[in-house]
Amino acid sequence: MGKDENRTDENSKGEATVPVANFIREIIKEDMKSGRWGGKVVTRFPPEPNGYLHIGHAKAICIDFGSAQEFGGECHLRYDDTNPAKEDQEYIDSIQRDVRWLGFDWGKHCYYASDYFEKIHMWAIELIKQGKAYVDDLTADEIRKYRGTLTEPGKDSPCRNRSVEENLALFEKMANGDFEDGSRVLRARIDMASPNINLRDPVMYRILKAEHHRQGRRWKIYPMYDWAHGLEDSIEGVTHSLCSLEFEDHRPLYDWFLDQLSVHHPQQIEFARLNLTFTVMSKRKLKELVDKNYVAGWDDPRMPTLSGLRRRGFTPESIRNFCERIGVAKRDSTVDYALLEHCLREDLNKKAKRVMAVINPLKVVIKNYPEGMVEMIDAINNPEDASMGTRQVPFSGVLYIEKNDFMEVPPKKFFRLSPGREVRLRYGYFITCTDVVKNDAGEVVELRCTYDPQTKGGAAPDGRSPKATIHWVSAQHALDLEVRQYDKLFNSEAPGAGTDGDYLKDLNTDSLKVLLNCKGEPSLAHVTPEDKFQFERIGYFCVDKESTDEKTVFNRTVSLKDEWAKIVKKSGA
RNA sequence: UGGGGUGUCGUCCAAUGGCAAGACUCUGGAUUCUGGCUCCAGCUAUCGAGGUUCAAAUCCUUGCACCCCAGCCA
Repeated sequence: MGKDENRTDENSKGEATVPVANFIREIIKEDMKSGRWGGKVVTRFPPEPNGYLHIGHAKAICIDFGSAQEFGGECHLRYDDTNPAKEDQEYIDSIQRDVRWLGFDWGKHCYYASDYFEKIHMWAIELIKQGKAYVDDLTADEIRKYRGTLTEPGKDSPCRNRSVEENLALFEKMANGDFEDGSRVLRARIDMASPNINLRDPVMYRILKAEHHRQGRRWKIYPMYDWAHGLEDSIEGVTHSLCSLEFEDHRPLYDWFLDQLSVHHPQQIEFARLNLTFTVMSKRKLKELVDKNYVAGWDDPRMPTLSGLRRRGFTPESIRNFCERIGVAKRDSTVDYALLEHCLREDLNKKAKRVMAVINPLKVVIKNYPEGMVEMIDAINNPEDASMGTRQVPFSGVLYIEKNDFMEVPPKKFFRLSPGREVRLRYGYFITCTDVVKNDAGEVVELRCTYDPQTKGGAAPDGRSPKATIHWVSAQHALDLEVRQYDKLFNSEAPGAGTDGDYLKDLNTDSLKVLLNCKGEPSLAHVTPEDKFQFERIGYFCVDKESTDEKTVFNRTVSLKDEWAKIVKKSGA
């Protein structure tokens, strides 16, 4: 497969992409060559089930699962459920659904950190016996004070030199639930003067008499991340423990615990997490958007959550391709949202069935079209993919066209319909606008046109060709649709950057426009949620789960690129 | 003023002492029954200052900027 070749780039459109070089691939490649792990690659994706996965997690998932896949290894899905206070079954389910939807398979390797609690507990006792862990009676507040600061060393706790026997006895009582929540902790005995604060006797266990979603009330103490994570990796035989940059400082601790216990010792490798323009990525902020009803839930189509993107109409392929293209490195960066949109359009262009729908209808009466006549016209389902075939669309003397495809006083470069001008109706006839009907308010409410019967199918015998082709829907056959036009959730490239951190001030109050009177061609009759279409000349749309029998609801996934909009913007503003 | 990281086009990201790639964005053009797609062309980059070398993004010295760390969160 040539996958061990050091190829750079080469992202030819559409086809499978060749991996971009990155430092993690390099490391694994080297390890494979040297036989460091016996030719095996084992990675893991270790989410804490305390929230929904978002596009940032998608990057991690692609790296974790992708690395294993690429080198013929395995990737474990492991719930890092060491804090029952925050975790919930709902999140476990959503995480599985999202990882699977993204296109990854953990096979039989779905694990829970909580399944290792027994083992981890034994190891803690071993560490105590080695004199490398102790029970501390200090309060949380005192521990903080004793820890020192970034520039000053910490102080030893008075409990630091307890005997092994006493520590063992106390720890057993902790585990038995004999002490109150928060009254004692087990700490590693490392170095209170370390310049790395993580090494100043980190807490290994805290007392927490909470109900665990899998363990019930069995445990009264729960291990901390730093203590548990390396052991979880070790138990599973992980070779490359990939995580984000903020854990770089924790690596010495990761290594220390595993070294003390002389167990299998994976290599922790850190990479930069994903930032995207025009969005926020922290769980806290996303939760706030949900809780304060700025959006309609975790799967609101404006959310960067995987469930939100799915509902918005993103394809897993487009997200995977995006994750490959952004690369993997160690520097903080913010990827242009336009790249995500590009990957989306690229994928949808290949796959989405074309269909005609009018989002802001304007009635058109074709005066010389025979009364009551209906013709069926062939239309191509996808010009990018002939195998998707054709369909028939009804044509009649009363149609809807898009309001903005007509201008009474056309500016320069406006090629669409205006009084006296001829345009082509997609797959249909050429029509010429003869009259404009207005209401009392002076608004255009109807157009009278004539058609040229010679131009059926879109070609004229005399070879003339209008500058514009517009889409349409036959009025008597039209389906009523609701269209939800979603836009960016934030106005600012970096929400909160210019508002003293108050990202809510950068919310785009126009991020959702609901259009209730849209018209669609009859082929849109039987659709199911997540079905994706291109509404010709407008954009990509997908069926929302809130569709009813009476009315199908479409979410605008992303608009088509729009040259005309650019021209307007340039001359207008 | 502790420790750990990172600085390459506007934005991502390559280069492993040997001609600074590619993608996205943007600009111009060709084509087109979608102002879509496609195609062609163009734009702009090695944080600064010294040094080593025939040759430096890469090595050395030094400075600067930015990110992370003082949870009984992960």
